[in-house]
Amino acid sequence: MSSSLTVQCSLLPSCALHHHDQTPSTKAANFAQIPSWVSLKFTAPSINTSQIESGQVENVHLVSLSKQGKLKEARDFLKHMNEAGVSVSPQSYKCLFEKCGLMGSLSDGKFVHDWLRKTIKSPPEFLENDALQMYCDCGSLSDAQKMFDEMLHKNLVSWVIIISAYAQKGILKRAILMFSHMLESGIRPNSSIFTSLLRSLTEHSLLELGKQIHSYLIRTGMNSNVSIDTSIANMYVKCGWLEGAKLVFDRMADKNAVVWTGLMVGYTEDEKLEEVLELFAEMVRKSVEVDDFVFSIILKACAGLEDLIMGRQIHGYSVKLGLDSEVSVGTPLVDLYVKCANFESACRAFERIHEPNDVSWSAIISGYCQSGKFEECVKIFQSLIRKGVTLNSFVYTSIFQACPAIADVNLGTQVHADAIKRGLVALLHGASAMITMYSKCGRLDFAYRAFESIGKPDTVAWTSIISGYAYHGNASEALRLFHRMQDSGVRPNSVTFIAVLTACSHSGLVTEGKQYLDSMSCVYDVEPTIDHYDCMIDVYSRAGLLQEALELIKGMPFEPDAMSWKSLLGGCWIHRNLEVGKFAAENLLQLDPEDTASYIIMFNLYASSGKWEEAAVFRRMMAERNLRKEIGCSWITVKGEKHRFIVGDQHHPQIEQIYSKLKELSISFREAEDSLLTEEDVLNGFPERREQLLDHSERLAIAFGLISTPSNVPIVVFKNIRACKDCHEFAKHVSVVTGRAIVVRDSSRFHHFELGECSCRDYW
DNA sequence: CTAGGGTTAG
Repeated sequence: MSSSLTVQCSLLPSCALHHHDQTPSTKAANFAQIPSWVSLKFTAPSINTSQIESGQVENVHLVSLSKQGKLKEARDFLKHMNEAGVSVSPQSYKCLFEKCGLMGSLSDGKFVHDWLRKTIKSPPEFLENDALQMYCDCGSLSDAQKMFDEMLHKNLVSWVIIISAYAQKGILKRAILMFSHMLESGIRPNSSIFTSLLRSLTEHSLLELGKQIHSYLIRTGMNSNVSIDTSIANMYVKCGWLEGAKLVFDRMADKNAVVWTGLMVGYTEDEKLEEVLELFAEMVRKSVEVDDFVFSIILKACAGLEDLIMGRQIHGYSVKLGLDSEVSVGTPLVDLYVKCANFESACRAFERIHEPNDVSWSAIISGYCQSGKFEECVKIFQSLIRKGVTLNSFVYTSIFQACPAIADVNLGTQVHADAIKRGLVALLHGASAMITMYSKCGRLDFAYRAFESIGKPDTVAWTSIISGYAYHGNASEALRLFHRMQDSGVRPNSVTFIAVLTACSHSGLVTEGKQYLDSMSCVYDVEPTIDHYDCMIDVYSRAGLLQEALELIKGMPFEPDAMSWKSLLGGCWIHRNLEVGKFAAENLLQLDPEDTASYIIMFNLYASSGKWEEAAVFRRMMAERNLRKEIGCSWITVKGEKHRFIVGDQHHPQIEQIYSKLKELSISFREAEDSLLTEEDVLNGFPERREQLLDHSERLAIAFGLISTPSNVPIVVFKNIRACKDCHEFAKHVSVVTGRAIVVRDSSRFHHFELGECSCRDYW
C-alpha cells in the first residue's frame, strides 16, 4: 500500500480531469481508493516520508473528494486539515472551485472562497480568477460582479472571465460596456484575450457582439494573425454565419488545419455534407497537413451521407498516416460503419483503437443496438459497469432502446437506477428514451412518472409520452396530452403528428384524424409527409371507410408507398372486403414482395369467402418465396427468468400443468368457427390440418403465467408477432373467468385485457 | 483555437 500511495501522489500535479466527465475517470478511481480516514498526521513508518511533502497526502485526498463531487465531505475535510495545521495547496483550491462551478453548487463554492480568504492573506491571482470563474459557472453574476469589483489585482484573465460570462448569459450590453471599461482602465488587450472572448460567443444572438469585436480588431490592426483570424472564423461558424466565416477564411494567407476543421464543422451543421467532402479534397490538393481532428469531421460527413465508398478511402488514408488507432479517428470510423450498416467493419475499427474512451464505447454499443444485437449490447454494458469503465449519458440511451427490444423491464429499471446514481438521468435525450422504454416494457404508469419528473419536457419528450398512450390504446389521454403540450408552449413536430394520428386510428376517430392532418401545415407549420398520409389511410381503413382511403391514396400529393397499401389491406381484412383487398395486395406485392402481410391476408380473405383454390395460390407463393423470417413466439418473465414458448411447445418442464390449465380454461370457450390462417401458423410452418388453437404460444405463456404468479399481479406476455384474433378472444375470456388482468404486447402495440374487454377495442 | 457517440414513429 505504501508504494502505491507514493505513486498516486506523484500523479497529482499532472492529473487533469476531463471537464465534460460527470463521473470519476479511471485514474480518479485510484484516488477514490484512499479511505476517508486517511491520517492527517501522517507518520506511518513504512512510508518514505522524505519523498512526500507535508500535507501532500491530505491534499491528494481533498482533490479526490472534490473530483468525485463529494463537496460536503470536502468541506468537512477542509476543517479537519485546518485543525491539524495542514495547509491547503493552491492546486486543491483550484480543483474545488472547478468542481463547484461544474456542479453549479454556489453555496459550496462560497464556502470554499470564504475559506480561502480566511486562511490565506493574499491568495495568488490565478486562484482569485478561479473563484471568479466559479461564480460565473454557478450562474451568479451578481456574486461574480461583486467579487470582481473588490478584486485588487484584476488582470487580463479576470476581465475575460467576467466579459465572457456576460456574453454567454446574453447580457450583451453589459459585456460590451465591460469591454470598454477594460480598455479605459489601461489594460492592453493581447491576442489571447480576443481568442478567449471570441470562444465564448457560441450562439446566433451573440453574432452582433462578434462583429463588433471583429471590427475593433480590424481597426487596431490586430487581425491578419493566424490564431486571431481562426478564432474569428470559428466564432462566425458557431454564431451561425457561415458566409462570414467563409469570407474570413478566404482572406487568410496562412490557413492551418484548425480553421479548415472549423469551417467543415460549419458546413456539417448546415447539413451541407457534400461541401465538406469538397473542402477535404481541396485540403489534400493543397497539401495542408491533416490531423486527427480533420479525420473526425470528414468521417462524420461520410457517415451522414452514408457514403461507404468515400468513407473507406478516407479510412485507408488515415491508416497510411497511422492515425486510425487514435480515439479521435477510430471512434468516428466506428460510427461511420454503424451508420452504413456494416457492423463487422465497425467492430474491426473499434478493436484497432488503442485506448477506447467513453465516446468510443457509446459508439460501438449504439452499433450493437442499431444492428439488432440487443442481448450482446446489454451484456457489454453490464461488463463495462462491472469493470468500472467510465461511461456517459449517451450509452444509457442505447441501453434504454435495447430494453424494450428484449422486453426486460427489470433490466430497464436497474439501468434507470444506475443512471440516477451517476447523475446522468436528467439529460433530456436519455429521459425520452427512458419514457419509451417504460411504455414499451408495459409500464405506462412508470413512463408517465418518468415524464413528470422532467422539469421542462421538450418536443421529443412530449412525443414519447403521447406515443406511449397511443401505443397502449388510450387515445383520449394521448390527445389530451397533445393539447397540454401546446398549452405549455412546446411545438409539435412531424413525429408528434404520427403519434397523434396513430392514436386516432386506434380509436376510430376519423373526423379528428382528418382535422389534425389538414391543420398540420397551416396551424402548426409542420409539412405533412407520406407517413402522415399513410396514418390517415390507416384511420379510414380501420374505420371501414375503404373508399375514402382509396380516394386519399389517389388524391394525396405523394406516390403511395408500401405502407399506404398495407394500411388499406389491413382495413380490407378487418372489414372483409375482397375486391379492394385484391387491388391493395397487387400493389403491395409489387412494392414489397417480401412482406408476408399480403400473402396471409389474401389467403384469409379468399378462405373466408370459401374460395379455397385462390387462397391456396397465396399459400404456395409464400412457400416458394421462402418467406419465413423468424419464428413466432411468446414469452413471460417470472421471478426474473424468461420463459419462452413456440406453437405446440412441449419443452417446458411444467408443460403438463400448462396444458391441463389450458384445457380447463377452454371448457367454457368456443373457438371461432371459420378457423383461419394466422401469422403464427405461417411463421412456424404451414399446418396441413387446422386443429384447435389451444397450443398457440400466446396461450401457453398466459397459462404458465396463471399457474406461476400470484393472483394479484397482472400477467404480462410479450410476443414477437401480431396477436391472432382467436388468441385475442381467448385472452378476453381468460380475463373474465379468472378475474386476472392480462397484458399482451404484440409486434405492434399493447393489449390490456380486463373483465372480458381489451383496451384496443378490437382495433389492431 | 478545431473533433467523434444519442432521443420521439408506423
